[in-house]
Formats: sequence, C-alpha cells, structure tokens
Amino acid sequence: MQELETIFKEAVVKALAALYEAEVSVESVQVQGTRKEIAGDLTVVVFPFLRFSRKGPEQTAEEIGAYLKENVDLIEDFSVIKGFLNLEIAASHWKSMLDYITENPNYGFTSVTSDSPLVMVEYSSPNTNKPLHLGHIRNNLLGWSIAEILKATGNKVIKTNIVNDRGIHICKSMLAWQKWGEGRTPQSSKMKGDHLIGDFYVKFDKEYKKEIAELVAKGMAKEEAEENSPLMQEAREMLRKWEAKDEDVYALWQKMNSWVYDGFDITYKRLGVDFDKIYYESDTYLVGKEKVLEGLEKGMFYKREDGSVWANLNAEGLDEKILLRSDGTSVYMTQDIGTAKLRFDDFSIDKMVYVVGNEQNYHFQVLSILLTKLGFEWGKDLKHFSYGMVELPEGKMKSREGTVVDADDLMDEMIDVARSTSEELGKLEGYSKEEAENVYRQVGMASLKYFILKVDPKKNMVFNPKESIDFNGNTGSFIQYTFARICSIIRKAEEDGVMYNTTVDADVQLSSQEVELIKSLTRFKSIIEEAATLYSPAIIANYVYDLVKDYNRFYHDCLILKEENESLKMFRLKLSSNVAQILKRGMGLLGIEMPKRM
RNA sequence: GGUUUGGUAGCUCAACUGGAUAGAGCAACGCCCUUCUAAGGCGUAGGUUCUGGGUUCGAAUCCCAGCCGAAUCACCA
Repeated sequence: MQELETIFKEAVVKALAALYEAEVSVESVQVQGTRKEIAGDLTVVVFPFLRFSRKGPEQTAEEIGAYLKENVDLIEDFSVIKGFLNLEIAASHWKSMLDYITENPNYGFTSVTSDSPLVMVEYSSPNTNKPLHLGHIRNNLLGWSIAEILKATGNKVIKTNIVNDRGIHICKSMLAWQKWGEGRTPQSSKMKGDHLIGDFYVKFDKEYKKEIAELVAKGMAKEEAEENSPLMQEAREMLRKWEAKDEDVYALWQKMNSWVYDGFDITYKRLGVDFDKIYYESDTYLVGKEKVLEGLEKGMFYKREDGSVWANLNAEGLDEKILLRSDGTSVYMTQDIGTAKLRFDDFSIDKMVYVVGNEQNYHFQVLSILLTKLGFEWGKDLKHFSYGMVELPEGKMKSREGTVVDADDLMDEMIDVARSTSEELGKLEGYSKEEAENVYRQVGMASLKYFILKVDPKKNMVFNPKESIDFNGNTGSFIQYTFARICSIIRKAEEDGVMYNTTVDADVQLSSQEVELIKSLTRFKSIIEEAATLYSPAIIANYVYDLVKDYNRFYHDCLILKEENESLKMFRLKLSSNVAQILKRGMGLLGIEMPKRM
C-alpha cells in the first residue's frame, strides 16, 4: 500500500514537469491534510512553484489542479483558496481503505524479521536506597512505551535496567539501619522493603544534618564539619569495607537490597513495566575501572598528583571530567562505561537508547565522547532519550522537604478515585468483585499513564497533587470510555447475529464525519513512525485523543444499531469496530489497558 | 559566569516541524438523557504566542538582541 501523500507528491512533480518544464524533487512538494472546515482531503501548497509558473498563486493552483484531476484517478475534484490547492478524494477510496484496515489487523505495525536491527533500551535505573517516585514513573512509562513503539516500527528490542545498587548512598541507609533499625524487617514492620530502606536513608540525612549543626555550633567551619562528620566517615568506611568484600557488610548489603528489590518488583508490576535483562552496578563498575585504566595507559586520560584520573575534553569544547577518585574508587561515569562494554559483549546491539532525564544531558554528551575515545565505534551513535522533569506547582520535588510524590501512593490514589467514581455511576452491574476491581485498576492506571505520556517528553511538566488527575476531558479514562461504548454496541450487534465485517457496500453514502474517521484510521501507520523517529509517545496519545473526539461526535450524531438502512448500519458497525481496534492498539503502545465495560 | 533548554487562554497541554482564521481539556456560564453507556455531545467567554528587531508570499515555529525560569558545569549517583 503506497502512502496517499507520496502518490500525490509524485503526481505534482509530473504536473510541474508537464506544465512548466520544471524539475523538482518529491521531497520538496508540500502535501498536507486539508483543514477540517474546508472541503477537500489533501492540500498542496503551491507558493513554492510560483517561480516556475511565473503566474499568480490562484492561477498556478488552478492549472496544477486541472492537471491532477485529469491524470490521477483518485482525485474527484479540487478547489483553490489563495495558494492552497485542495484535492478531494473519491469516496470509494476511503471505503476500500476501511476494507484494507479490517483485513489487516496489524495495520500500522511493521513486523520484525531476523534482519531487523537490535535496539537496546535502558530505562528505570533506580537507586536501591529509596522507593520510586513520580519522576521514576515518567521514566518507566516513557521507557516501556518507546520500547513498544520501536518494536512496532520493526526493531528487535531488549529492555534493560541498570540498578545502582552500590555506592555511598546505599551505605548511608545501611548504616542508619544498623544504628537505629533495631532489627526491623519488611515483615516485622509490615512495610514494602523499598519504603523501609527509604526511611532509613532519610534518617541518616537527618542525623547527619544534626551532627553538622552541632559541630558548627562548636565553632567548626561548615565545610570542615562536613568533612569530619563521624557519621559520614563511618559511611565511607563502610563503602571501603564493601569494596573489600567484608563479609558482614556484604551480607547486610545483600539482605537490604533484596528487600528493596521485592518492593520494586511490586511497583514495576503495577506500573506494567518489565525488563529482558537487568544489570547491576556492582557487577559493572570494575569493568569500567579496567577500561579507564586501560585508557590511562594509552595516554587518553591523565593522572593528577593526588592519584585521581581525569579526561580532558577541552578539544571537544567541554571541561575536564573525573573518572576515578584519588582513592581509586569509581564514579558514576566509570560504571556507565563498564555497563556499556558488558552490554555490547552480551548482545550484538545496533543501537543503544538511554532513557534518562535531561538533567544528565551533559553526562551523556561526555559518555558518548569517552566511549568513542575508548574505541567503541558505537559510542557516537548512542541515543540519549532525554526527558523533562516532573515539577510541582511550587517547583522541584524535594525529598528532604517531603514533597516527593510516591509512586505507590499515587497509584493507590488513582485507583481509589476510579473506584468511587465508578461505584457512583454504577455501570458494572453483573460484574464480580474481582472483575470490577480489575476495571478500577485499569481506569485509575490509564488516567495516570495518559496524564504522563500525553505530554511531549522533552518538556518539563507540572503535576499538582492537590488536584487529583482528571477522569474527564483529555484523559485516559475518556478514551477508555469511548472504547467501552463501542464494545457495548458491538456486543449487542453480535448478540443479534449481525455480520458487519463485510466489504463496504458501494451504495453507502459516506458523511463527512465518516470520511474524517476513516482518514484518521489510515494515519495510524505514519503516526507510529513519527512517534518512533521523534521518540515521543505523546504523538500517539494526542492522535488517539483526536480520534476519540471525532468518534464521539459521530456517535452522538449518527444512529448505529438503530439505523434502518442495513448496508449503512453494517458500515457504521464496521467503522466503529475498527476505531475500537485502533484505539486499543494505540493505547497498547502506551501500556494502557482498555476495559470492555466501565 | 560558560553551556544546554524552555516561555502559547486563569490552570494543564496541542499546533502535521515555515502554511490558511493559533486549537483541546480543566475551571466559569448556558443548553442536550422516554434513542446504541451523560466518564458523553453542543454553545458562550477567554490570546499582543515574554518583549523588540530581522529573514519572506507567509513566523508561535528560523536568525539577532533583551527579560524571566529550569538544568548542568562536583572526588553525589
């Protein structure tokens, strides 16, 4: 199936050659969807051709229009407004498009073959010292969704996670637990492990601050106090012991991390995200260290007097970057180098995508350069899928001020609101308690996921915890609701034994609303492709919303089951069923489930 | 301060990457359920697209200058 736009662009090229002996490339022809208020389906912008025609815009458009109408079967008629040539496409074309989409239930998706490129998508990448929050939710949803979108555009995808399971921050919660934990476990305290550990991380920070304040009160300078804080020194000592694989520290580390993982697993499962391969920083940081030392030997990096290792990136227009601390321990960058090496050893990756917040743009710029320097030819091609922060109305979320929106809490809240809304409306009669709960979960999660994913990933976004996320308007549940209404109609049609998925009858007269809907359905493929090239699930979210709005108007204005004209009724059922399918598959790319009733 | 990035209705977001009269939702105010799910539909009101220049048939979009915000430039991850 060749794209309609391409066909028209080529036709315009021919028209220009025939009319004005002009040679233009297919790409330079602008064809766009006609504005809704104006008659027509596709519009050619003729301004760029005036230099060939040497005539006014109207006349040029008329001439090209006449040529196209004459030479392209699909074109029924045309009209000219200013420099815009609006082309009207034959209704039969739209009918056959609907038939085509019905017969190809995978319409829009490109299938994966053995030659398809292998893309690895890294996302989530949590620290094991605190539970996941709203920022992580955005990361996880974007990562999972972009992986699905890449699959849908014909890539093999491996979803991966790098768990930051070691480092001073982990030691802080371990130390706090040792000191003040009194042997508490997730079981004994009836808490998710990640929340339990998070509390001790906060506890450490509190005690540390207290210590500093006391030292400063005794007359010590703040910086000196931070350096000499006994707590911090203990934490550092613990990190050294950990690196030396001290038995007790290691055992404690393993125990506490396993608590956190149990907690994360629950959160991931509720979010509906998963991974094909998980890497742990504790396994990769030494590999990175090795590569850095190798680079040092080859003279790519240099050592300072205190023993720390640095890369000088002045030639690339950047600063100097530390790669190993003076005590020989590794930093963030070191482990990313190691992880990259392990991954490319494990898989024959064609493209590596990192889903990481835009606060780390600099980090990935540097990583790309360093990997290239170290001889990884794919270094320069790595893709940093950089997304914006989630902010509160008053600014950044701050864990210290307790303004962090916890992922588990937020999901609970969304599902609670979905439950009470649904119970009020009382539309789930006949459903068992489990079935109903499942719908509440689907609706609550849909509103949350859609709220996050409908926003352009590049942009920062605002979340106001005081106003709960909407269930009306441009929301996930609105889209689900439309889907449920279609399902209800289809259910009834099937109960009556109506066979609607037959070829559209030639006698059926399409209304402009119906043509709009079919047009929207045909755009699905190019929408997915655009979402993939721009790394933007938001494009799919906004497309689905537009489709739903159009459908609701149609649903309101037109009879479907009660339509008396049989072939028109069949057509409308078929159209509705296709809209539902595209909705379901589009939302599927966003990880949003679609209930048949709600 | 350097670099990167953003500024669109009261609020949250769109705008097919330079196209026609800048669109949705929320909030406000009117309508529409004895018709297929009203978590819906229709309407009213709301805009100097931060400001000022420039580029051209045409600018929210590109360029320059300024104002405001964010991120980053760490022996934190």
